[in-house]
Amino acid sequence: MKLQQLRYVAEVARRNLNVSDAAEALYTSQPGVSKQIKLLENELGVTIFERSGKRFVGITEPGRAIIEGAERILREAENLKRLGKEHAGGDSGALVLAVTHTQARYALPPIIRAFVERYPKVELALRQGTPEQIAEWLEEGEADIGVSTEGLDNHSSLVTLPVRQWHYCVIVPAGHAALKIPRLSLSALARWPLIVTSAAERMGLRAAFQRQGLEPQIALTALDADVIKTYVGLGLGLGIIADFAFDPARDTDIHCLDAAHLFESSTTRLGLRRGVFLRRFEYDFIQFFAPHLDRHAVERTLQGGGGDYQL
Amino acid sequence: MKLQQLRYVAEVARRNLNVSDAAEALYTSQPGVSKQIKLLENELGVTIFERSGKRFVGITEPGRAIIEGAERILREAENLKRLGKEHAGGDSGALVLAVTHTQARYALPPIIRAFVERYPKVELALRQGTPEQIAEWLEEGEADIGVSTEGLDNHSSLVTLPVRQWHYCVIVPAGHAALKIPRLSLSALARWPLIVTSAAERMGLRAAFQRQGLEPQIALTALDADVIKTYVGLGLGLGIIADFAFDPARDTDIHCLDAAHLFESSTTRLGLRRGVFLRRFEYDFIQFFAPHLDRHAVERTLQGGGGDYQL
DNA sequence: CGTGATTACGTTTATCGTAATTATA
DNA sequence: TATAATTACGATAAACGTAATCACG
Repeated sequence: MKLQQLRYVAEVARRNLNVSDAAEALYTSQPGVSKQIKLLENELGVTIFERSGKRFVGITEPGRAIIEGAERILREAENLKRLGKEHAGGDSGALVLAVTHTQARYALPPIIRAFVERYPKVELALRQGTPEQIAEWLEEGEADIGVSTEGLDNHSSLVTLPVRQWHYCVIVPAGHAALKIPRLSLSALARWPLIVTSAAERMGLRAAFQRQGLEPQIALTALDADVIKTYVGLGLGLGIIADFAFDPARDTDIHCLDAAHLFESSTTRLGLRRGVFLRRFEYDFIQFFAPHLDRHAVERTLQGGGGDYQL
Repeated sequence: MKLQQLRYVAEVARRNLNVSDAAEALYTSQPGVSKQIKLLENELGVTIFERSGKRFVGITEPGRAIIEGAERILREAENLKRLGKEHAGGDSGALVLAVTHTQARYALPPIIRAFVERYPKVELALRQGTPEQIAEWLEEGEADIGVSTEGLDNHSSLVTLPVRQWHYCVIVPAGHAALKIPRLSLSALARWPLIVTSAAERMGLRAAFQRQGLEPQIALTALDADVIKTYVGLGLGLGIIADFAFDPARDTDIHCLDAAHLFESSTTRLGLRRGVFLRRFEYDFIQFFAPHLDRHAVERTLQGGGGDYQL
């Protein structure tokens, strides 16, 4: 049994049983992959892939278990390599962050500024995507640390760590009637067209209205807070965004009203691949972002069976 | 990185940093091991072993982590091989049981009779040893399943499963005065010389006396129940053995008195290496032994983080 | 017939073992 | 000086890539 063979098997399984694709992805020849897989099957005495003639059409039941094991082994091997880099490379290396728009635009800049100052030799890459994409990138090892408010919890191969709680707030154009209301209520909000993110809808914003028998007028569903602010500025309606996405210094044409009493609070979370080895600068990045997440807290969660760390 | 290299590193670490010994154990040459380790260190960019000139004198801090990872990988690889055999070999294979004397002599015979009838092609090996040896054999992969009443719990790499509870009983030669006592007490027992196992002493037998301010007269400390029964038959004293070690059909010269009310009950436990892949016949063996331990219960414990299954 | 896996075969690379060398206790 | 790791080197074997072949849709 060779690590190479396990790599081949795992890659073929990942590429929908297409040996040619797998070979290309692994920068090697198709016959090589084919042969090594056969050798492994021979050694283990088990056919891993169901074949119809010469074509791969499925995974046998023992094959499934073998692929799982192979992936565990490969992850561990990956960890060893990282471990090497950690001790050899010192303060240089690469860090790929997978984050949502709002995090990248509002929450992360000060963190990243501090990080690049501390670790100038680390190549920092920011990958922006939906929570689903972020989870996928983490699972595939294409990103090291994910940041998102939702969508990371339903993946058993990931662990999540709470960074901080935040609330929604309502942004209002200057001179709008809503500014005269002393304490905002849902029924008042329902009177005006609203501009929200699709994420906010998923997070139960619409449900909050409906619990009081109200139906909000959603004028526009945007993907990010910047778009929302733009349209609020144009007078299309009231915006609902995360409180930390309002910048009093820059957003002078609009006002921000507290809405903590109207909607449930949300928690920004970090996502990591379970059991992964983290380099020192990764632990430090996490602690820059969430000071309560020291190395020990993160390690405990990474190793821990199921339960995620609670805020 | 090659599996072979990881094997070499792990073996050298296990053999007190002696490359020559490791090479011999791996049936290969010393220079080969030496070279592969150096290659791995080169690839990872980390020195794993501290050297004084040409001699290995210690393990570096990153080396420790690498060896740990290597061992995890090797265990997983071992699992894949077993997985292959399971599906290829069908009902044949090998099963190494590591057990204490009392288990081998009294608890296991009916189980093993049933097992060999069901799996005649499985090569069954019985290794008898102390609880400490059993734990060690399991950890090293030299035995598949361990059975013991004590000594398996303090090993983090093992999981244990409860098989059944049992009590101590007192065996008495025919015509002995103790037979006339209606209900045995510790103070009565303290009047006669006792013959016990060293295991029973560890399990708190002596402590039970001392809690009542009594000091038992230990005439003889034996290693197994057969020896105890022999000397009880010779009239050297009363014996204290596990209840299931008394065989009314065979042990006609001695009597057995219930002592469940005098000493704490004990629990026979199975020991397994954490996370190991078990073959079908191993699951079946376990269930022959402890019907409540079906495949699911065992799997849950094997994967489970820390907690052992409770009876 | 085109896509895609296997077989055949020559090249290259890496592994292994013996022997010689060097360093330590 | 004995023990133990490294270096050198030749023999062996494994992996790789190209080209040809074969099977399925």
